[in-house]
Amino acid sequence: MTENVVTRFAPSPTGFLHIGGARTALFNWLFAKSLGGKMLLRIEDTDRARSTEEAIAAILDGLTWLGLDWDGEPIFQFARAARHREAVEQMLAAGRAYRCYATAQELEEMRSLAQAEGRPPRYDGRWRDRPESDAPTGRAAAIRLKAPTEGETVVDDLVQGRVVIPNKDLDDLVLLRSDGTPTYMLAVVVDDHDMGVTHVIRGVDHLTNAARQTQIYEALGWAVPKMAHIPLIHGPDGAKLSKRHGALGAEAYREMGFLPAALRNYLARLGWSHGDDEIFSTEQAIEWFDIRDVGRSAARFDLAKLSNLNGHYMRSTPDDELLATLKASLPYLPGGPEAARRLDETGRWPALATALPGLKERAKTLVELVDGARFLIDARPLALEPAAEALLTDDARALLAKLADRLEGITDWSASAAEDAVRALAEEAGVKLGALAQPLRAALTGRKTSPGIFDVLVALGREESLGRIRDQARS
RNA sequence: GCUCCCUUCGUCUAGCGGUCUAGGACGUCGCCCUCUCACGGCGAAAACAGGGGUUCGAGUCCCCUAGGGAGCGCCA
Repeated sequence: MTENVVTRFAPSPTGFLHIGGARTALFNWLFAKSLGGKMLLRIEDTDRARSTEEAIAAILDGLTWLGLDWDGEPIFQFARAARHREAVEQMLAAGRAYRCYATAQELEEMRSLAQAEGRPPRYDGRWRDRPESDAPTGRAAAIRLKAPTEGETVVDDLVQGRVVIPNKDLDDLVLLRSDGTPTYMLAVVVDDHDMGVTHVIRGVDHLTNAARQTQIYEALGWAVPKMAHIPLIHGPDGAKLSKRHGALGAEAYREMGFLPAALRNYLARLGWSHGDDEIFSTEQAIEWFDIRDVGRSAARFDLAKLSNLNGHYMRSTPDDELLATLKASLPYLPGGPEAARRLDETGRWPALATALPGLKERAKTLVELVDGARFLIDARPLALEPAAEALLTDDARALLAKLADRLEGITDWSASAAEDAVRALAEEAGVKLGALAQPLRAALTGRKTSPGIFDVLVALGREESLGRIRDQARS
């Protein structure tokens, strides 16, 4: 296709893989796949205080669950500190960086002064041209980039277009802290370069960083990779996504019973489009994906649409496959482990398989699927929901008694045989089918709603069905 | 405050100067199907932020205003 495309997803392991990060990863992944390239993974763990092993595990787990794989082993940024320092030496030698001895207090004063004068807070370059002989003894220096003070820095962005930032608004950023550790800004540039990254795809919150990093690339004499800054995801209220909305980790979506394929589809469609196509496979997304079709405005996260999409994916998943997915997901779903245990005990897994077609049509998530299967999981005597209780009037219970007798006589326990029996009884009793079907549903499932009642009869089986009906019948 | 970005139905979006009396999807409402709930089918309400230009012609190009967002650390 083109040259060897290399993208990277570079999360900092200070928390879970949130939904915005997941989408960034997805776009990097789709972009790389669509061009036959690679997506690398880099863990930006230079913030030693906030980086944790758990976060690293959560991110890898989240990506894996979402079905987003990366090429090669993850690269840990902190481990490359020596190489980062090496790059700084190069800039120092070339006169593109300098030692700065300003204290934290001085910096603070600079900021407040700038603020008071209505200027953007930034470093004033006081050590930029001072001779090394002025260096105070016994104080370690930070190394700053000698950034251009005039002109402008241009970021030719694949999504944002040509973004021009006046250099006077960009100050001499710190490359190496006074304790000798590299800053994020430096590390990103060196790592992307060394990793052979050709396309940097990340959130727009990094747009200004792109300009700063461009200056570092130039100071190092390296080619700047192509950039694509994608818009952020907002909450339903248009504000920054918070935990209240959906800024949750990928694992939270797993716990809510969403399918990875559905989430991928939803996330891809958020900010990117291929005409009017709404539902498409990952293969299609790879085929269609073009970074130029990514919009520039932030999109709001809509759980209702995700749910709808997930429902679609559940319905179109073959039963055996969905059952396997459900089984594998049960440990993560609320009440899932308990449900699995009960199904094991009662041996009703086959019953669940039988009921699945009717169940999946009524569920938007795996959680709802489990809830719908409640009647298969619960044991006799069934607890009745109030609405179900209300359906079981004296007349209804009397009818159920007769029905039990009729059903007893059925030799081949099938949906059609059961339907014949129920319809015949309703007709003889002079009531509408619903007048009999609804009490039957209440007796069989303890609820007012369920899959088709004849299917329920079949899933439950003859013995259990008759037992449940007799439990509620009265003559 | 300064810099940059954004603005089509409630939401995600199509639209790349005329084919737009603005299309699709989710959501909402109604009808049909029907043993319930769903699914499915049919239908309805619903948007070019405002104002100036450019042009024979603007949702599409330019400017201004308003609103929203992001960034301005020896955090990442």
